[in-house]
Amino acid sequence: MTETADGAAAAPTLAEVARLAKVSVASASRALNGIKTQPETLNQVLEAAERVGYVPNASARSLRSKRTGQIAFAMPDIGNPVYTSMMHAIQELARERESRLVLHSTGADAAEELAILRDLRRRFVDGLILVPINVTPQHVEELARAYAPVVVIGHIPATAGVDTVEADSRRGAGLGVKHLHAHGRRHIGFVNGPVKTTPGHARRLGYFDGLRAVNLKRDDRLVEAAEDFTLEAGRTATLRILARAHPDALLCANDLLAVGAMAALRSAGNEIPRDVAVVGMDNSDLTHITWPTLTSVDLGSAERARRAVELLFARIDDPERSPQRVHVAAELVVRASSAQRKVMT
Amino acid sequence: MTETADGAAAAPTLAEVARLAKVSVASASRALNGIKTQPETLNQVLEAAERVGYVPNASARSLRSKRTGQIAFAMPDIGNPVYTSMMHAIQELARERESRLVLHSTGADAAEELAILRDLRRRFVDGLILVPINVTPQHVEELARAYAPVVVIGHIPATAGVDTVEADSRRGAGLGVKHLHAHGRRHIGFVNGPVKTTPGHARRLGYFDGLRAVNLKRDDRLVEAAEDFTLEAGRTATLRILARAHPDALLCANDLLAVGAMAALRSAGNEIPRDVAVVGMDNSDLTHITWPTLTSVDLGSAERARRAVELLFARIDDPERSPQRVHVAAELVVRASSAQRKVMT
DNA sequence: TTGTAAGCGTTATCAC
DNA sequence: GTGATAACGCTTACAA
Repeated sequence: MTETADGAAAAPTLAEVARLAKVSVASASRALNGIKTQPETLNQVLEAAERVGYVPNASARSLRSKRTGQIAFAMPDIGNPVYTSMMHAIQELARERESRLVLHSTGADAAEELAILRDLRRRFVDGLILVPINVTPQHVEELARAYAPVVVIGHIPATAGVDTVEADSRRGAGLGVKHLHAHGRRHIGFVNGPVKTTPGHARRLGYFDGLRAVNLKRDDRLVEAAEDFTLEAGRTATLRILARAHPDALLCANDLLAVGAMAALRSAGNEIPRDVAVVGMDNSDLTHITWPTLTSVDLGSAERARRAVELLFARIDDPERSPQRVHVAAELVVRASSAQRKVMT
Repeated sequence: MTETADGAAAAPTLAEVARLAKVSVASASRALNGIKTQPETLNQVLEAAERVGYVPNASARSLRSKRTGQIAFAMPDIGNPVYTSMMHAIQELARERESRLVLHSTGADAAEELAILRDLRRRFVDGLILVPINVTPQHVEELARAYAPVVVIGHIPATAGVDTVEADSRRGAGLGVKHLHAHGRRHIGFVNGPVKTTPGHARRLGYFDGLRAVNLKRDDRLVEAAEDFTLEAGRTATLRILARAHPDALLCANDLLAVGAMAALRSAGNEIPRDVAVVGMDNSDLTHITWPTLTSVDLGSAERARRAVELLFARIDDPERSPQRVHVAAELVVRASSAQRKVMT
């Protein structure tokens, strides 16, 4: 093993391995890639590779094979634990497939998302998992002509022609309302995120679905849209509701909003869940961290991420397969923040 | 722009651009890379590139130029918000430098960390920022011979010969103890992480420093090491303390442990901070999410990450510079979980 | 099975 | 300044 001045080993090439094993580079390549080789030469190659500590050069390999061994994950906000859990799931499956994970945080900026789609032409990844926050016609267009396979986590028109994994967040929001009603709440408010976003839109519909299902009248004073899906936005949106109405329960469009809502409720002198029950959405790790622990609608974030990875690799392996739309069910996870108020008989 | 069957545009190469601009590939390359070119040919090239939507192939470029435009970040646990905030900071600075971020979660596994160091020989990144959880002699050895520049966030022997960014967590832990003492607490317990880890070791020393500084006697019944730096481990470790002692305050070696401690304290009937005050470390986003909000020692996680990126790029630009050791100061951020108990006069 | 050789798409080194 | 041309390190036809 040759040494450079600073003690770092110089990277041996396949040619060196071949020379040491007294075979051609082609044979060396085949041997190392598990292509049928005479046991004897196989051993020689393996041994030589071992001796010099051979490791294939990623750039050279991908230039030739047109596979980078990398996939990308682009999501709106690293600070939101939902995306962290998706990232976690993706990273694990990617590792199993010997793929590296390239991370992009888009800051919920549509232009940024489009830039990433266009950047695929650099061919630095084999595919992309994208979580768009709101979808423009341009998205659809760029997706349709995307250079590498893309899987979208979220709702997107079928004309985009890409695989998608969707949560049933509309039904999920309905579950939250029904749960609160069943536990004796009759003035159920809704702290939404921006209505223009895909999840904001769907969850709003689900909230109204839920009200209808339990025969509660819609009261717009109980509904507020936060500026984004963050804690602070949830806090101020909740304060706006409290300034004009008296909810005995709040459904929040995600867990971060719910945490903000809890802070606002308490600062207004409410005890949770005695005075106001709170239900979040996403069932993220935050649910264990709040006090009381947070009831939340599980939208299967890790599951969606896993399905997305599977779809992505399937499409990488077979670009011709027809686009799939996978749905992941929503499920309510009850914790302390929505405890029973009075017994229903 | 030629179209393939499925509507995706075929990636145009530099040769095509050159042909359209009626210049050589060499000139085209120079023009696009901002190397001195006659204005006329420059325009022709730029125009041709624009017309076909030329984008350079990342693999080809890195194979030739030996720069990948990627850096890697390897940390123990995606689930810990400290690392999320580091990731966030790194991603932003990397983007400014037009570098992509490759993510590795090591699961606090030393073997995994070593594997990543060796993997650098694949040359898929220009450098690595590593957060090791505990450092073996093998780490030092592998770091010394690492193929690409590595910056370590954490403490590591100088013989490793790499740039490091260190938090002053020993002093930070001391700050926590002094704060609690100043607010009237006299039975200050310590929920540590594993003592074998670098942070676990340093924070333990800092805790004892703090006790000495305020003339409190060391009481080992008040000290417990959790199995790892997680919420659940913090909860059970705290329960062990409560089974044998009556602390009126707990310093916790990170925020996740503190959240676990709060849960344990409450399940044992304690009110926070009235009965027991709690101080965490890291000053992560969790501090805003707990109730009451969590006093925490800020160890400058984002700042450390930024410094690490700067060091990394500086070394990539000049591999010969001598290794730097950067220190980031600790600072206490007081919130509700450690409110004044009695007035000291 | 194995070796020869042709690229993959760039950038860098030359002469001109 | 520009144009041939030689790498970069690897995979993969194609021949042998």
